[in-house]
Amino acid sequence: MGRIAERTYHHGDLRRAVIDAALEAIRESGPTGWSLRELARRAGVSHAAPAHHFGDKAGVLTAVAAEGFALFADALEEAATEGPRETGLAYIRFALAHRPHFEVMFRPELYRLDDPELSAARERAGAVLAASGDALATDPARARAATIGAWTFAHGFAELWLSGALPESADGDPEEIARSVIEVLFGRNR
Amino acid sequence: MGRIAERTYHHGDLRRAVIDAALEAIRESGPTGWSLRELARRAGVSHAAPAHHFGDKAGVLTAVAAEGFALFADALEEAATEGPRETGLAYIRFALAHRPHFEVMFRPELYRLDDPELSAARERAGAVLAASGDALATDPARARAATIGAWTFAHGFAELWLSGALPESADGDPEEIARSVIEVLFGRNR
DNA sequence: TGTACATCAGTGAACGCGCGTTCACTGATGTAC
DNA sequence: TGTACATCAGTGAACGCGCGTTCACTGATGTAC
Repeated sequence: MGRIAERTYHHGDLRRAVIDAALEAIRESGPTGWSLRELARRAGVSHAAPAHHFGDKAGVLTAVAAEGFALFADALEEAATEGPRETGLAYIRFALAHRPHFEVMFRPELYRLDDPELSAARERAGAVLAASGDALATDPARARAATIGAWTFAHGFAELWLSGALPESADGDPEEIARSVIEVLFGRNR
Repeated sequence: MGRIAERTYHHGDLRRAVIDAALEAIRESGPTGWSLRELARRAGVSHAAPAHHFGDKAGVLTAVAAEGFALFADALEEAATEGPRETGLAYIRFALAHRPHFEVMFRPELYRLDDPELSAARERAGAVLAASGDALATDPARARAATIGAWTFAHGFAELWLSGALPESADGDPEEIARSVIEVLFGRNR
C-alpha cells in the first residue's frame, strides 16, 4: 500500500497489477484471448502468482467485471442527476472509455455472477437505469418499455460503435451522433 | 454431393461438417472457446482436416460470418416487404434463432473482413437497414438518425436478451416485448 | 526498542496435456484414350 | 464400356511449445513478549 517502484518479495498490490495486466490483454486480444501466464509476464511476477491470487481466468474476469460495474454505477448515478438523456449518454461514454471492462461485464458466462461485490454494483447500475426509464413515461407499462428502449438503444449503440459496424465510427463524434438519435427516438420536448 | 451417411475416404462435404461443428462449439463455449482439433473431433475427421480446408480459426469464423450475413440479409429482405417495424423484429428474431452466427458476425476482429462473399452479404443487409430507416423520416438527417436508432435498438435488444441481462429474458416473449418497445420508441401512427 | 516466531504471499522447477504445424502417405475421383 | 493415370482431399505419426497445476521453498510482514 502506498509502496511505489520498490521491488520486494511481496508485491504489495499483486491484485491491482494482475487486473491492470488483464485490462491491457483484453484490449489487445479480447476478453478470452490470453493466459494466466501471459498476465504474469505483463505484471512482472512469477507465472503462478495470478492463479495463486485469483484461482483461474474466471476469477480474474470476475474482478474485472466487478470493478467495471462499480465504475459504471458511479458514472450513471452522477449523470442521472442531469436527467435520463444524460444517463443514456453516460452509458455510451462509459462503454467507449472503458472498453475492456465493458466487453467483460455483459458476457456473464465468463465470470462468476454470484460474486457479492459484483452483484451489488450491478444492481446499483440497474436501479439507475430503471429510474431513468420511469422518468420517460407516466403509465407503468410504457415506462417499462421506455426503460428497455433506452437501455437497449444505449447498449446497441455502444456495441456497434465499438465493433466498427456503424459507418460513422470511422470519423464521427459518438456523443454528438447519439444525441441526435436520442432526439429522434425520445422526442424534443417529452 | 447428395452423398448421405456413407463413409468414404473423401468426406464429401468436409466444409459443411466443420462449419456445423463450429456452430455447435460456439453455442457451447463462445466464438473462441474451442480448437481446430476439437472441431475435427466433433466432425469425425482427422485432426488436420479443418486446417487443411480452412487454414486456421479465422478461416472457419470467416465462413461462419459469411453464412450468417447471407441468412441475415435474406431474413431482413423478406421482412422489409412488410415495413420497417417487421424488419427490426426480424433482426431480433434472427439473432435469437442463430445465436452462434450472430455472436461471430459483429466481432470483426475474429474473422477476415476482406472475404468477398462475406462483404457482399454484409452490404446487402446494410442496404435493407438503411432503406428501412429512410421509411421512418422524410428529412435525410432525421432519417439517418432514425436508421441508427432502429439498428442500435434492435442490436442492443438482441445482445442484452442473449446475455440474460434483461430481467424479462427469464420468462418473457422477446418478440412481444420488442413490439411494445418499438411502439414507444417509434410511435403508434408514424 | 529488540528478539523470536508464525503466517502466508509469492517463487520457480517439474509435470503431463492439448495445441497447431509439418510431411510423407493413401485412396477416391475425374479425365484421357 | 474398360483401363491408366493425374489430381488432390483427407490421413496419421511426429514435432516442439505454451499452458494450467502441483509442491516444496523463500522471505517479508505482523504480532507476542
